[in-house]
Amino acid sequence: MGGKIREVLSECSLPAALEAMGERWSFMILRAAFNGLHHFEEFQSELGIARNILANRLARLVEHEILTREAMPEDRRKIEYRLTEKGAALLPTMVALRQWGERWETGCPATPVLVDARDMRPIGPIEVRSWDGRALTLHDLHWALAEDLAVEPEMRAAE
Amino acid sequence: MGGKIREVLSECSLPAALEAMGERWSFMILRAAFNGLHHFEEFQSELGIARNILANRLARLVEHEILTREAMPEDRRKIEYRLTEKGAALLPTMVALRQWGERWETGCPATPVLVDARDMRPIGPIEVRSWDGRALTLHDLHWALAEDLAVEPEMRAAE
DNA sequence: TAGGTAAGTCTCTAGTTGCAACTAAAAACT
DNA sequence: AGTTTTTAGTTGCAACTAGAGACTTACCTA
Repeated sequence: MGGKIREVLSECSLPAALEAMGERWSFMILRAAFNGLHHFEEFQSELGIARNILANRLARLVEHEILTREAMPEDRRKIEYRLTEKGAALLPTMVALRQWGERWETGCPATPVLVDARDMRPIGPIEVRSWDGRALTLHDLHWALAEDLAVEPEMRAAE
Repeated sequence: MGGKIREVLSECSLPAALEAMGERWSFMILRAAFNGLHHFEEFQSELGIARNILANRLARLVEHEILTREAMPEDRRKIEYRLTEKGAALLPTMVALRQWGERWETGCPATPVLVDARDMRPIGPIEVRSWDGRALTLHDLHWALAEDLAVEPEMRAAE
């Protein structure tokens, strides 16, 4: 069984995700975008990244449809970079990585804090959960081949 | 306010997390470790990574206490790499990234599938949630400075 | 039209990646 | 005991990538 698992490891979607987001500055640029930065010079002065690398990474993120690139109508020198739906979908990943850094590297809550706008209270920890919302640890989990699944997930979800 | 946010962006723990996990192969090695690989040659043949890079990355992960490195007692050539608690804590991040890749890059569920061992059903999507478990989207969120928080979170949590 | 600004591009240096061949040490065979 | 195999690396070298900073191009403002 362990052998079978090993044979199919390379079919995982992780390499595909890393193709888009695996470069050194990609997550930092993405976080800046989440924080409301939209222009080249903003990213550059905020992150302190070399201009050529920034240009290259922005182009790459646009190519992967994580950001859109659009010239502003009132000043056509200005290019606005905006998160797409696909880019916004990286929020849980980014928050998970940030929370891990807080807990295990810096040891203290990062600024700015991400809060629920409704009550201005900090969000909870990102966790792996079962289909019905129970939090799961590594010990509760199994790596299964498609043919070993208990049921078709969509059928049960519709119950 | 947006200006103030910008000034403190660099204090985020994301750079610290990326220091440990930002290298090209780090997540792939980590995923292999989550899948039960423990030895140099296993990582090498599974991932197809160059030997010098693998040696360097493993050393780096050990240095950051994400993996432990220990010679096996019955065959002291064999070095066993194992996830630490800190390493295991990267599971939500890795799963989030993988799920994103499934949804937005490959378009199909990856093999092997991560399931709840209790019922062998696939885990749910990784989401950002409020302190009391409501799922939040980007529109429900705010980036707040520490001084803008509604209450001390521990005090409310104890209610 | 002069001057400034936004978003790059170019150049050159320094560091990183990857392949292949080599080494070191422990175990296994003969 | 000596040779071979296995495991986990290291070394040397070519190709690629990152980084600092000057330069360019298009556009806006006075």
